[in-house]
This record gives sequence, C-alpha cells and structure tokens, in this order.
Amino acid sequence: MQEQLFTARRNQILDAATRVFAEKGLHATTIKDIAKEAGIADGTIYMYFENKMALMLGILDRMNESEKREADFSQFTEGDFRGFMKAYIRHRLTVLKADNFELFRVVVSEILVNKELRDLYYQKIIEPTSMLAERYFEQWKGQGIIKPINASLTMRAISGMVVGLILQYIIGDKALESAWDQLPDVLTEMILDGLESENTQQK
Amino acid sequence: MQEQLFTARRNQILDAATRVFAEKGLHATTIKDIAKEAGIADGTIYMYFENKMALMLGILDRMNESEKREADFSQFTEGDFRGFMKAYIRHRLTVLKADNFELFRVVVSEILVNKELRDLYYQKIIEPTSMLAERYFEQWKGQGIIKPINASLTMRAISGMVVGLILQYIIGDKALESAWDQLPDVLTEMILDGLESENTQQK
Amino acid sequence: MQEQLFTARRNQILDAATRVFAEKGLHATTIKDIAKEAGIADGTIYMYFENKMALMLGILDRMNESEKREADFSQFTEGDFRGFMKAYIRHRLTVLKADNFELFRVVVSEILVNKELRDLYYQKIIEPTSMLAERYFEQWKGQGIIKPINASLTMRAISGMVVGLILQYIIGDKALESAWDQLPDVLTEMILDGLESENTQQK
Amino acid sequence: MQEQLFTARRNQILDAATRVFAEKGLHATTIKDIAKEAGIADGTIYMYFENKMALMLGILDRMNESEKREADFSQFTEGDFRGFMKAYIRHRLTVLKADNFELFRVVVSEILVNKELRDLYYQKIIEPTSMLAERYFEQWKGQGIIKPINASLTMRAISGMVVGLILQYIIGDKALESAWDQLPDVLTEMILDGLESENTQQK
DNA sequence: TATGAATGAGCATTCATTCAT
DNA sequence: CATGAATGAATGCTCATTCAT
Repeated sequence: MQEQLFTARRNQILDAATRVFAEKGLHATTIKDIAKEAGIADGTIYMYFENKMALMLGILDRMNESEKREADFSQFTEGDFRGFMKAYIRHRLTVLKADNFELFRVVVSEILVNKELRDLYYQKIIEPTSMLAERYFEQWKGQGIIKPINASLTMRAISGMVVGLILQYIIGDKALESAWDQLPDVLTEMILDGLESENTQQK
Repeated sequence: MQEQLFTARRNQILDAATRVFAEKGLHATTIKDIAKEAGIADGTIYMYFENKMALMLGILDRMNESEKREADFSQFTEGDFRGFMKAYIRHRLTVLKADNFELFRVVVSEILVNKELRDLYYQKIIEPTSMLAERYFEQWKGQGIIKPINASLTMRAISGMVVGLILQYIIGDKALESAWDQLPDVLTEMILDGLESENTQQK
Repeated sequence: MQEQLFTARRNQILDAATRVFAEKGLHATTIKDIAKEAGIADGTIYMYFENKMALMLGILDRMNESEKREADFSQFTEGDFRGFMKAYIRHRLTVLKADNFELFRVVVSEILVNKELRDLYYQKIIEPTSMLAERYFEQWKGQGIIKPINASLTMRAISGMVVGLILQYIIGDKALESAWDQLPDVLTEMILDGLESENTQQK
Repeated sequence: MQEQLFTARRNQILDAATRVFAEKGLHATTIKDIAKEAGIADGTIYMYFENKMALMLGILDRMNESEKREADFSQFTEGDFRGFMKAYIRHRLTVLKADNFELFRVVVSEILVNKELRDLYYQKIIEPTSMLAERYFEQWKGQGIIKPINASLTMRAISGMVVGLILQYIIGDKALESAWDQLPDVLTEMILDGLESENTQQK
C-alpha cells in the first residue's frame, strides 16, 4: 500500500537524521548530510517533512513511541519494591547509554531552547509517563509499601535524579563514568533506606 | 583607570549577551542583536571578545565567579545535618530561579553540544564543587552522621537530582511548578529517611 | 550530458569572472559582481568553485590550456631563424593585446603577491614552456645557426624582454603604444645582429 | 623646525609601511600593522597620510627620489660602451635584489591594478628615466658607437628585458636563480654582438 | 599633536528551501 | 514521486577611518 511505502521512507529518513544529529548535533547537520546518509536527494526530504525542525519533531515522536512501550512499569517487577526500583534505575541508566547518550544530548539541548519542541516533548513523553508513575507511587503508598510521602514530588525527584546523573555523565564526570554500574545499587539504597544513620534516626 | 573602563565595557556586553541569549538562545542570537541590546556597534564587541563563542565562555566565567562565592557549604549550617540539607536544596532551587532559569537553559543547552564549553564548565564549576562536596560527605560519614554509603556517588545523586528537577521544571512540569516550595522538605525527608516504610524496614 | 552542462556553466562563470577581474582587479571584485555579470545567483558560483581564489586558479588553468596550444614553436617557422624570431615576437606581442592586456594585468598582479598562484603559474606555464624553448635554442646552437651562447639565459632574456615591454606598455608608455607594430622588427634586429656598430665590432 | 619633524615622522611611517608591505603585501597589511611597526597609534598615521593608498604613493615617491639619484647614467662609465652596459645591467639586477624584490613585488602588483598609482609611477619614474636614457642612446648612435637603430624602442627593450627577468626570477625560475650573476655578461654580449653566428651574418 | 576606542559599511560564504525536469 | 541545480537571504567578522579626549 502507498501508506506503507510512505511510512517506510519516512522512517528511513528519520533513521538517517537520528544518526547524523547524534554525531554532529542539530545545527552542525545540514539537510544535505541527512540526504546523503539516507541515500536520497535533498529535495526528497521535503516530501516527507515540512522543514528541518519537523525532522526533530519526528525523532521525538518516535522516541515517544518507544517510550510508550518502555513505560510499562510492570516489566520491572523483581519480586519486591527494592528489586523494582533497582531494575527501573538500571534500565534507565542503560537504555540511553547505548549510543553514549549522543541522541539524548542533542534532543535535550534543542528542547531547552525551542519552545515548540519542548511542549511536544512534555505532552507526549513527560506528562503521560509522569502520570502513570505517579499512579504507581500512590498505589504503593496506599499499600504501605512506602512511607506516606508526597508521591508526585518524590516520583519526580527520582526520575529527575536519573536524568541529572546522565547530564553529569555527559558533562564528563569521571567518578560517574567509572562507577556507573554501581549506581542502581547505591541509588536504590539511598532512596529506600535514607542517608541518616540508624542511631541518629532513633532520636 | 583604563582597566576599570575595560572591565565595565566587557560586563556591559556580557550583560546584554546574557539577556539576549536567555531570550532567544545562542544560535538564534546575532552579534547585531547583542550590539543593539548593549547600545554599541557590532565591531565594538570584537574589541572585547574574540568571537561569538567567547561571549558564551565569558558568561560561563562569570557564573563560575558567583558559583565560587556560593560554594561555601558552611553557609548552609542550620544546626544539624537535616537542616543543612534542606538549606542547601532550598538555596540551589532558588538561586537559578531568579530569571526563571533562562540563563541555565541556554548554558546547559549549549554545553550539551559544545565540547569546548563542556570541558570548561566541568573544570571550572563541576569538578571543584564536586570535590569540595565529596570531602564534606566523607567527613559526615566519618563522624557517623550519615550511613557508611558511597559518598562520591551519593553526593552526585543529590546534586543530580536538583539539576534534574530544574530540567523538568523548565520543560514545563506543572506539578513541579505549583509545588516548588515544598521540594526542600520533601527531598530532604526522602534523602535522609528513605522511602521504605518502617515496618518493612524492620525486617 | 551532465558533464557538458557542468563545463558550460563553469565556463560561463569563468568568462564573467575574467571580465570583471580584468576591469576591477581581483580584490575590488566581489562575488556579487561576478554573479551579476554571469546572470546567476551568488550561491551558484560556489557550486562550481570552492572560493574566490579558485576562480583565479580556474582562469589560470584556461590560460594554461590556450598556452599549451600556443607552445608549438614550429608554427613560427618562416623559413630562416630571423623569420622565426620575428614571427615569435610578433605573436607574443599580439595575442595578449587582444583585450589590451587587461587579463594579463590582473593575473600578473595577483601572481606577484600570491604564492599559491605563483607556483601554479610557474609549474603549469612557465616551466614547461621554458624547457621546450631551451631545447630549441640548444638545437640551433648545435646547428651553428646561433652563436655558442648560454642558451638557457639567452632564451629567458628574450622572453623576459617581451614580458617587460608588455609591462611598460601597460604602465602607459606612449612611445611603445605608438610604435608597437615596429617592435618585432626592431627587437629581432637587435637580438640577432647586436647593437654594436660594425667598425667597433671589427676590433 | 616643524617642517623637519613632520618630514621625519612621515619617513618613519613610510619606513614601517615599506617593511610591512614588503613582508605581507598591500592587502594583507592593516593600518594597525603599520602603526605597530612604526611604534605609533593608528590615528597618528592619518595626520601624515590621507589614507592607506597615500602610503603607497608616498613609498613610490621615495622610490622616485632614489631613482633620480640612480638615474645618473654617467656613474656606469667603465671606459667603453660594453663596460657601461654591463655595469648598468649589473646595477639594476643588484639594487632591487637587496630584499629579494619583495618591495618590487608589492609595488608592481599594485601598480598593475591601480590606475592612480600607475600614472604616478609612469610620470614620476618611468617617463623621466626613459627620456634621459633615450637621449643617451641617441647620443651614442650619433657618435657611431652603436648602430643606427630605433633608439627609443631599443632602449625600452633593454630596460624591459631587465624587468622581465626580475619578474621571472620572482615567479620562481630556478635557472635564473642559480645563474643570476652571469646575467650581466650574457645579456651584454647578446645585446652588443647579437645572436646570429658570424658565418651566417657574413652572407 | 597624538591617541586608540568606537564605528559600521562591506563581503565571503553557507544552507534551507524551491521547482523545473 | 524523485531529483539536485539554483536560489538569495542571512550573518560573523574585518578594518579603514573618525573624533573625543
């Protein structure tokens, strides 16, 4: 069907764009670069995307798709809550590391500066995932698995922590680079048990 | 003195650049924009800065200066460790919010994509602050104030969390926006006490 | 064929560049000038030439081509050596005069000051022509047609003389302008017979 | 006297300009370069010269001065006409070689492309020297020292030959470079005795 | 007179986008 | 549908020249 071909071509272009953007960054990438990488002519890209920014939106949309699949929190059940948290963190720290966060780098960089992209990213990815996660937290709270904290903020603190750590990794933090694999354990421990030493806590 | 005039002019230009960059982003800002904002001629900028990127470096340097002043952790002593943590988080979440994170937005966006800037930012700001903070954590650990955790990673998790929350705020998270002021309390509680409910913890 | 079109366009641009350079000189000519003269857009020029200097190189290459065709010394055989010399000089003084040495003026001006161009000019035009001419001179010397002089230097003196006269013409020498047509005869006579009067020579 | 100081300063600037122009060429040299070389401020130059081109004119004027002193043909008397010619050629080939023709290179390059400069150069240097030289040639002709040739053109041929050889040297001719010192002899011989071998000439 | 900071016109070059084939 | 040659607006940067001090 025509539809099929159209989508295939679109994806071929987005694949190329993703690779080149990740390698050179959005501004350093020209339409010619992408066309060459995709093995097509410059003009052809404009039959599938209105302009350069639409490519970024397209990439975000696809991230959204895969994000949706990921958002299935039930996949992280490793028996208990502790296992779940560890699995979740491990997953988040591993998935994006595939290309050493190159795409993450470019997408976030552009999102920070482009309102259109930012809103799309929020509506399509952040908001739905947040709402889902929030529901889970409320559930756990209700079941007495976790303390009766502000679920909404706590959940955001945890996901924010992961993103913040990735950012620091990208910026070149050597301690993070060498101890990356210990993060799931360390973070889970901190989040679940807290930092305060037992005796102090007893007070 | 000539020196004084030079520095004044430099700052005048950096101020203008900061404002325009914050509003439009680095790439969308032209030298003409900055010159107009500063009320001087295009060419004048080049008497004080080698090129456009040097303006960014200049801005970063100034952030570095103020950061240095901030880096005095002793200012956050509010009696106990809990008070300290709360004060620290509140401070971090407040300072950059001054201009609604506009400058943070531009700087981080560019840092993600520009190696030169990234390295500078790491060396001048991240690394020294990290080392200082790490030392504090080791101290507290030694004094039995906090549990015997991995100080290096834990400290990074906390600062990462703050940055990650700012990022989510920027992206437009409404829950964060409306509950921003509760964050110091909620985060401190989580970090010190952990999430796991007491009874579970007893195990 | 695509090749044909490409070459045609290239030549169209080089023609325009030649005309504008000849009129205003390399430095006073802008890319816009050339584009306008060629009836195309500024950017189009960069599809055929890497930069402004490449246009100069292109012009030199074309001179080189036509020079190659000219370099056939056998074309000047007018029976004897005297006839040959006269024909050669006449030819050299006539060919470049076509556009009143306008192109010569610009090319030489730039060559004097630009090493890249200079080397190209030397390798592509001067050196091969010199070597060819030198061989001819050696031959004539061997055949006793000319005296046993230093062929290499003598040949260069003659070609230099022609160039030097063109230079003086360009600079505005009125005597040369009005007597230009007598030059082949006068020069040939001097070169072959010498200046010294017979009686003195008898000594 | 004020006049003295003014002239001294002017010359100081011209000296600097000459050096920098010779080194970097007219277009690559900025007013700042010259000011720095002269040890004065940019603006000061404009108190002594109307604009950048006036510096070129000033340099040409000074060349003119020294040329005038050189133009004394009587200095080359080495007994006979042959000695004179050899001395003249040797002199011309040596004087400008002082700085390896760097200044010559820049001046000629600009003259070729700038009508104002060209006219000045012609009126101030070429024309007077030509007229003087022509008179000498006519004299020698009248005295039977040289053949009854076209003095005007012959004289121009000889001076042109010298300039043409310098040009070829500048362009990088290796044969000329290595045999430069033989030129006075070889050229004089050719000019006085001619190339044609005796037996042929007898015919 | 001398200074040198400030000016702003000017230009090479890039690249997203269009459209005739 | 696909092409890719052509377009021309846009911009960072230079530097001759001016002028307040």
